[in-house]
Amino acid sequence: MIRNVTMQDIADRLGVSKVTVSKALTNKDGVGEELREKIKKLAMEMGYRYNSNAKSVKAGISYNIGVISPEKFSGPISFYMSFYQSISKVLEQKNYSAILHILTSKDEKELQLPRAYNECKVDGFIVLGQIENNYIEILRDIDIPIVFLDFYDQHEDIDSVITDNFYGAYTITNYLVKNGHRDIAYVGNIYATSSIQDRYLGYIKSLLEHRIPVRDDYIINDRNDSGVLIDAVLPEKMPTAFVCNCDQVAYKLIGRLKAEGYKIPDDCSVVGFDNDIYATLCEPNLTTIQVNVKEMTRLAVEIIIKKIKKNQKVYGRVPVRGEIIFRESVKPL
Amino acid sequence: MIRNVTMQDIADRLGVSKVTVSKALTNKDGVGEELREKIKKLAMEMGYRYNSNAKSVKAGISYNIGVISPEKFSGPISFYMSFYQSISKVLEQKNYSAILHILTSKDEKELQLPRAYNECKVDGFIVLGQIENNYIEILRDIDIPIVFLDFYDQHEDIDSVITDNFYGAYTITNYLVKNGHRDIAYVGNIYATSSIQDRYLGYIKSLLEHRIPVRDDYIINDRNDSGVLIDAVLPEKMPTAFVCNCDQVAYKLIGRLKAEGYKIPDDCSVVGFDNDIYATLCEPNLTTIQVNVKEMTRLAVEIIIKKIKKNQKVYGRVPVRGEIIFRESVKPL
DNA sequence: CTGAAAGCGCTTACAG
DNA sequence: CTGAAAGCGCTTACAG
Repeated sequence: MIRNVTMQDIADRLGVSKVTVSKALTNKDGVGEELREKIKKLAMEMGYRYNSNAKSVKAGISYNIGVISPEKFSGPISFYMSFYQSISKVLEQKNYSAILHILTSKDEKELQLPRAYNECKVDGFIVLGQIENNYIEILRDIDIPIVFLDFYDQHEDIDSVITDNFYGAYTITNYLVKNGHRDIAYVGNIYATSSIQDRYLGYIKSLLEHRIPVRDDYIINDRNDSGVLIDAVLPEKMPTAFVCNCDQVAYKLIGRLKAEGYKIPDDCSVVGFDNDIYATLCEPNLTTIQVNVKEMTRLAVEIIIKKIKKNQKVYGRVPVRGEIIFRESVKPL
Repeated sequence: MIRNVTMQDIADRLGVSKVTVSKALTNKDGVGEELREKIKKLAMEMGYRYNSNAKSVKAGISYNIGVISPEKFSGPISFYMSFYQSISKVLEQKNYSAILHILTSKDEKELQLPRAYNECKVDGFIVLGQIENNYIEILRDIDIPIVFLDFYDQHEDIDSVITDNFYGAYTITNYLVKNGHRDIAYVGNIYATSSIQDRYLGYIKSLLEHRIPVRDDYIINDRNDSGVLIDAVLPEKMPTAFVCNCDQVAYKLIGRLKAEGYKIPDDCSVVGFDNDIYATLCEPNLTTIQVNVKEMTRLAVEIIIKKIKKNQKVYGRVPVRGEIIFRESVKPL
């Protein structure tokens, strides 16, 4: 491979200094317009490529952001990959690049920091998906900016961008009430994750606001404590609507209800959360809450870049509201 | 943020030169064992992080690989994201990092090269998913190594790692024949993509080998030329088995067959390809071909790194065989 | 085994 | 508007 052309090469050909070339190519003051154009034109012709590594050495900034995502959330249908893609696009617009670091369970246990950190390859980290507490601790001790995406933890000083689970479940339950439902069950293990818990609380708030009594037998478990989905135990007195903590569980529930002879939504309405592939695989298609991936990543990127630029403000937990996607799984009573 | 500690800082504290520190930390010859250990220990204590940017400037190597994936293949359930994750993991082991570049349709049309290239941020590109011919042309003209992953094109001089579609369809059709099937249809628009076409040819080879006549009405179209799935036209005389070009189409077909009163696999056997989410969403679960993502990415990475190290050999098309995943959608006759 | 010198490609003051 | 000098943090010869 031939040596790349450098600013010096351009300078030599034009009989000017590399300082002038640098100014011209990076659009800084201190070059005549005419000369600038001449330099840019020649750079093109010579196939010049800017060496961002050289800049990084001087500036101490790599213009890369690391995205740490725990291995356990990876896989071909990983919800988080759409986040990552979105991050990559948004960073691109800001002239940053995204380096994905899949955190293996081993490294997570052994508190091994990403190589990208040890080699100064990134200026900050976006952590995509819940990681273990000990790992959070070592990330906090590190001297580069961090933002959590789609989860948070009790430390007030760590910034995070999250889905407004509470509000989402609240609005979709309100929607059911508005459609005449009063016997509404919630499907989800309310101790399993903070998402499920927060969604549950949004559901409860809606019931409270509408003076609908909360029934214990309407809180239906969907998974064991290891997160493995289990068959739901349906209540004796069937509700007219189910608020499921996610689309996959709604999908599963509908299969079950159909098998028992219920027509959806004629006999029971069902709503989900996430608007993922299960929402449209379902027959009927699910009314659900769409997580606003675009807005969430936009915010996460904005925050991390501000922090890199030494804006040491604490943003805390930033909730992003999703929106209801109306489909065919709800029947007005 | 405080200035990072450098090799010079360590050298000063120990009263040695930074050259010695460099040798010690990068495990090169030319330092006494004792001194080396002392240096390493102090580096740890001082929280030293190696600055790979500085090395990159000297070496002219970034230790980053760009992964170009066309926007049209992105999305939350993108098959390609599992490839990307795997690439990221494999590169990690080789001390490289992966930078994802989602190629927008606009940039693809306008032949805009990735910024990572223009800024010397990557040493090579893995192209993940079919891109337009004109774009292939400009990538060829570039002076950095390129490998195509999961597709190929007519240029013999471009290396690519692909699924052995032909062989996969051949083996799964053989499996049907071995189970007593002779009336076997193929479902797929054989002009739509080279994958569908190659899988079709594997199916044909199996029929030929077993002296089973090829029937025109057993080639069933599944999509229009824009790739939008359409309802299949079932042949007058129903086959006993269907080889579908992908799991999604198998999933769709099974829904259709069930709706018409057929029992699967009792009345008809159905097989798919890909082993993606549709394979297990299906009732019954699909017998299908699993693409060997791990092996494919391992090879792609191996090839690109060899090429970066100036090993200018041409590898050409490297096919990787998948394996049959046996499930419940096939009945022996 | 150890290190002074020069260099990678760029940028940042500063002087003219 | 233009550029000589010094520097970013490392490595590569080479000399001792």
